[in-house]
Amino acid sequence: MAEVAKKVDRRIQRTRELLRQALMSLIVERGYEAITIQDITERANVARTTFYLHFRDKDDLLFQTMRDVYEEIAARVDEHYAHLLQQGIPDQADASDFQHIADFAEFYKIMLSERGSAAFLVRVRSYLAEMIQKQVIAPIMPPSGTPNLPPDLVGYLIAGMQIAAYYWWLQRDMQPSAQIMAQWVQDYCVRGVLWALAPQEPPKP
Amino acid sequence: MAEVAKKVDRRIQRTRELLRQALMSLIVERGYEAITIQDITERANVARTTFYLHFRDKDDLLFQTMRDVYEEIAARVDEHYAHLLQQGIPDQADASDFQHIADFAEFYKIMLSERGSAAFLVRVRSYLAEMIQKQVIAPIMPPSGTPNLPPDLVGYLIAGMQIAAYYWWLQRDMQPSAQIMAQWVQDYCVRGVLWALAPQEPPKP
DNA sequence: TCGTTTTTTGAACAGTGTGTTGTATAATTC
DNA sequence: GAATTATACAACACACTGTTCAAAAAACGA
Repeated sequence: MAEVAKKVDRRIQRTRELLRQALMSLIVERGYEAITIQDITERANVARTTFYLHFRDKDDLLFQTMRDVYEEIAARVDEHYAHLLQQGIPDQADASDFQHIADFAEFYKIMLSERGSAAFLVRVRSYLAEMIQKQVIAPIMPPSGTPNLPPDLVGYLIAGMQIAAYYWWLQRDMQPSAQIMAQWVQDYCVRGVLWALAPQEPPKP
Repeated sequence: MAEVAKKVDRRIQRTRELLRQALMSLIVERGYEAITIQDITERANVARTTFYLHFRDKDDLLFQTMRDVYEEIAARVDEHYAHLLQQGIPDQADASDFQHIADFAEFYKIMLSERGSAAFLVRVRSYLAEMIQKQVIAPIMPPSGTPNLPPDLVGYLIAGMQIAAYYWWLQRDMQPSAQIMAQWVQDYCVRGVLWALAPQEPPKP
């Protein structure tokens, strides 16, 4: 698998990387919607025609970049959760998501704000919802009985909550620490999610 | 108050209303970002120059329109909550927000999706968070002691959850009913929010 | 290293939307 | 009905898009 992917032309790698970096830096400076393809190619020192040889439009560049980033994150998270599943709900909350937000704080501060992109916001939330459902909800689902709420709805509720928390945190210049934020949000979530996934009580006679 | 506002030229009212309606119908058809000012003025049968006499840009038109809508909603909600505060948390959840979403389902189905507007999403969430904090959280705050979580963070968490719920609901063509959705979300919320707002336990000796 | 393949460049193009300027026309108000 | 005010229409310079093409440059593989 890793051997087949060796055949990417250096120029292609270089061009795409330059465009990615240009996009990132411009997002921080001007906000996503305000950026033009001209801006990006100028900043990257690449002919505008070249852009269209690699990406369909601005969104395409953004989403291809994000896909790479999130594939790497997903791998890490998978591994992280692998040895957490045995102990049920850990007492120490997993702060790797808040840590990731902190690592790209300038980027997310824009992209999760009014100056970001609706498509980005909605996609990240859907992605998060799916991850949460697979890695958090599914493992703690009771083996039988109908839950009070549809599990995929719960995934969306938590994802919406998470993203709101990221926004709130970034607006306050990341106070308090990622660890505390993660603990706060998890504590709040768990007290809802356990009930939500518990089997329905039979109707009163 | 209501008498002073009587002096608005009919032509102005008519033009603005036409532009508002044009925007709304075009959002449903093409998504927000895809719309141009030309599109709007064409649909409204108004000269393009006239648009700039009333609004700065597309966002300005959207937000002025939304402001009017939400002012009306806020008035209704204020009144609704006025006679709910005595009984603490009602056993019947307030579904007026889901009902409002249903009334403008076509509009929100676009505007809360990838084809909507980031500024709209973030503003609506902030607006919701503020409303929730004032009308839901503040009344049930214990009179003394520090809560486990900052109340404004809790407002954002719930607002993010609400909007995620609207999105989930609209994607599923509003199944189940608004009443059930409201009950689900409230039940999920309350089991977190009560803990979040309870006074902190003193540290272990 | 050399010849081949592939990518990048730069110029040019038509097309579309923007935001602003005038002046003329139409509607509304008092 | 006269004065005021909003709208219409045409025109403008400007910016960005998405595409084509031939020439130049870079990377590849043997």
